[in-house]
Amino acid sequence: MPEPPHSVDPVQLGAYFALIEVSGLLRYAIEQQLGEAGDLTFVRFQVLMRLRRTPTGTLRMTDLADAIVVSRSGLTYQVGLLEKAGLVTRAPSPDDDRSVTVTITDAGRALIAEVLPGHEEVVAQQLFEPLSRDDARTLAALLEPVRDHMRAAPPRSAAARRRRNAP
Amino acid sequence: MPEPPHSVDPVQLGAYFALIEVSGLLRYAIEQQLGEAGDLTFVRFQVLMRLRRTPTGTLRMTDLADAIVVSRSGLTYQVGLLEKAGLVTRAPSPDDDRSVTVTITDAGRALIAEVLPGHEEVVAQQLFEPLSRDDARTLAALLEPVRDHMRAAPPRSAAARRRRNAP
DNA sequence: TAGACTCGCTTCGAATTCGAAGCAAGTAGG
DNA sequence: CCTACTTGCTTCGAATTCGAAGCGAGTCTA
Repeated sequence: MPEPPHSVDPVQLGAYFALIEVSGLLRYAIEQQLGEAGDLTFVRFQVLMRLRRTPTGTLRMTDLADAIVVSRSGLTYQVGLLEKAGLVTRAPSPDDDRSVTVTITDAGRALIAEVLPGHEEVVAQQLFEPLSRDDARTLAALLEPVRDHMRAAPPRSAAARRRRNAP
Repeated sequence: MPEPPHSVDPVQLGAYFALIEVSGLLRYAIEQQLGEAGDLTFVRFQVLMRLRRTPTGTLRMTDLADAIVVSRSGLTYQVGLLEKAGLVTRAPSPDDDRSVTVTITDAGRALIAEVLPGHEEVVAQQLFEPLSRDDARTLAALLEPVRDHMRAAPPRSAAARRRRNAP
């Protein structure tokens, strides 16, 4: 029987599968380390990391959800936990009464500082052990444009709503 | 204050973040397509794809769990659903009465054939649109060794148990 | 400024995920 | 053969995830 034409060739398929496997395995290893080191999940860790990167340590809920690629309701849940643990603060935005801003606390920063070395250790060993410095540069140069390309599509959290009342 | 030494340099960090973001965004896009096209999740799709690749269409539960990077109990749940839907079959292994083998059915193959074109479309557009053919080759050449390196560590499903009754 | 829409977030219920514990089968040492 | 350990899978409860629905605030247009 005639094979249907493929829009993905074997080389691409290999890259795609490897990407999925690597990210799955990496995520698993990371999750283990974070759990042992500081009772964190990867999602909560990512929330804190993202906040820590901004000048004020603050981000809106929606931007946070888009950044770490999680549903809005999922983020509400996780930020609730982080707030209860005293690692972040929630406050209404001064600009827009609809928005909620999340801010990392000193305790949050301290926790990150505590787990980060171990985290980097895992990433270095699992992901970068088989890669040279140049390989890492190449990998970044390949994946960053892909990320930007994917981000250019309507952002994740808005996609569902946008599809409903379609254009 | 003195910065602690980092085991991950900025370039590596960029590659790492891009990898996480890309895999998250890609997975989301895939999940959308599979849901619309055939009421499949990515996990169930992966199960069927893995089975389809083997000569007999059969794999043991444990091997399947390791392959798609999911917990054993999670796989039990998903295979249960697939079996109920008639897409796979479960049978005790002839070699080892402890093992359960999972086999893809004709219906399973048919479903994959039905959703695969759309799936490849998504992967082509989301992941490979910004990458040349050579880029794809490079990406595979980078990630496949990483995958093999990660797989060389004790396989995921055995990790917990192995840690309990330590080395 | 009223009406209609959009936007940001939370709440809700359902589905999925994990790890711990349990059970049955296999294996090794004495 | 018996005991102890390992292995493969499932069951269970708890945690996490999502999308749909709801609510209040903002925006645009006639």
